[in-house]
Amino acid sequence: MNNAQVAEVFENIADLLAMKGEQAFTVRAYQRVARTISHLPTELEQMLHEGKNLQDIEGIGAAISKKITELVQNDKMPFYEELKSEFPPGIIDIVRLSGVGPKTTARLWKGLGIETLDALEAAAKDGRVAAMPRMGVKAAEKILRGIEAARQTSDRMPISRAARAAERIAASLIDGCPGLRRIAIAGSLRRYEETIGNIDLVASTDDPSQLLDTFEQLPNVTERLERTDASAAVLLSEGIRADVRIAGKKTFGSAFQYYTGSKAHNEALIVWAGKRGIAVPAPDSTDGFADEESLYLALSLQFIPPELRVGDREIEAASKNEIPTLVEVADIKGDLHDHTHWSDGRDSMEDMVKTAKDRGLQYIAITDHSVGRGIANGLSIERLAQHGQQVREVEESVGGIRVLRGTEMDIRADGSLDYEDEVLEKLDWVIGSIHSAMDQDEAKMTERIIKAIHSPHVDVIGHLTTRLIGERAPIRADFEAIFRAAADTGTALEINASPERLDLKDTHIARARELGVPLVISTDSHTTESLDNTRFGVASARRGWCTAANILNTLPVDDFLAYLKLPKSQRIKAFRNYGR
DNA sequence: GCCGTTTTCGGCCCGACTGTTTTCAGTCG
Repeated sequence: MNNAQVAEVFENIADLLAMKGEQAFTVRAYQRVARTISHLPTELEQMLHEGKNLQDIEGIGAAISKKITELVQNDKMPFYEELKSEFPPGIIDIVRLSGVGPKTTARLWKGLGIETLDALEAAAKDGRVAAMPRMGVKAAEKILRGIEAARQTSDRMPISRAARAAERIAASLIDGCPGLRRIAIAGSLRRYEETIGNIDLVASTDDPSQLLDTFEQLPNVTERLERTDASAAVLLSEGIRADVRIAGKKTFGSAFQYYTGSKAHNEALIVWAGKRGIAVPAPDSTDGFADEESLYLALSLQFIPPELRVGDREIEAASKNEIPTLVEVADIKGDLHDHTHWSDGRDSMEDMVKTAKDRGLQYIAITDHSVGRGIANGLSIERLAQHGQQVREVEESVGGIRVLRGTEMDIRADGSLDYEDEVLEKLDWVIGSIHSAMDQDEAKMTERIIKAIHSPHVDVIGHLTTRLIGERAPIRADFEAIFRAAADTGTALEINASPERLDLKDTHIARARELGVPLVISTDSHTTESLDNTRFGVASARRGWCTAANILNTLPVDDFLAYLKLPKSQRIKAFRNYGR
């Protein structure tokens, strides 16, 4: 069992214990462990294999260490099985709804006998929920919105989890198959869709049966679904299907292109070719292409990057040579949203800065939470001053990278800011973010954000919609008005690269780009490893047809610092003038 | 349940916000 799965079990335990009315501190201990595990750099299975003592990990004591060991080694934990049996199986789906916690779930269950999402939906619609004490029409509406959001992604997996699973498979196959020549992740993962229906792999090998056997025997395979001479499909313990297809060495490109999709793109490609009397070779035919570039060239098309293959306007653009040179990971010169253990990050400021430097970045902004995030150990004004002092010291001691004094500051419910102007003007980089009252109505939320945008000190709005893919619905707001306000005031908008968020999303990015809003791709890292997430944000930007010129933090350090010296009112003009 | 003792109990980041109340419970991060 892998860390993500173990973490999920501990989250479930916390929720079930809370519903039982267990002490809040006990519940919190389990929640903390779940969070710690999901951020561990090493697999627990490996740690146990190497004889590491789990109690060395903060927050894990004798009891939880034993429970983890049972779970990882036997896939079962008696305590958890026992606890689960006290509740109806569907109850976890209810407690996970946004706006519904353990107390409400327990009341719904005991008061109305509600055990499933379907039953809850019915009760919310027929007024039974609203009639309960301390509930009302708004509470019922909120529950219905939560159910809708949960259903939208139920049969697909957030890209963050699917990407981890796919990369593990590819690594295991490379390790276990000496005959393997090439393996690549295709499908919706390669196109960086935000949710993934199944994992597609394309391989070229000297020994097909060895590859397919190894694939079917991977430790996280729970079921074998299909098998032919050139393909296999399995169900993974992560709850997602994985397909591997073997391509001919000389026709790898055709197979890679075909299995990358999207379906709509491939269909449009066939239509386009058909009109010109050309045929697109089938993925397994002997007249296929060795690489994708040749395939598109043969159709008189510019190469179409996978992120653009949605079956919309990309083929026509490629035929006119109008596919721009999209932004790449290597274009990103700085990360502008990073947490350290000063607030809720896991790692020290020094480790974060060193890692950023190792990744080749020229600058990084340390943006710990503001005072309003009490639970995230947000910085008081006094601590913020010390924080700024340490930024200077770390910049000096690490050397070779500029470190900006920053904050991720709460935009309060009324649009006011968590720090006063006198505090903000001393900082190099100010992110304004929504972390509370995410359920406001559209007008109120729009006004709130635009108010923050008009602050002379807010450089960028972080993760604008606050969504968590498959978990939390986005805020309701007039995004067109927000984008226009951002462009008018010279406020940047963040493309949060955390794969749980991808916020802004592709369509928002495209519209903000059209309006000339400066965009920033940042990882929102809470650990050193997540500094590698830049690629997810870059992919979102590519899906929004962005070039490096559309992204502010592609600026080299000197240009970027000069840009920050400008008052916000002059920034849009400067941004356009870079015209790279 | 964890942790750190001034070791075997007592403390453990908590404040904003909403919808429901008419003083606060529940949720969120």
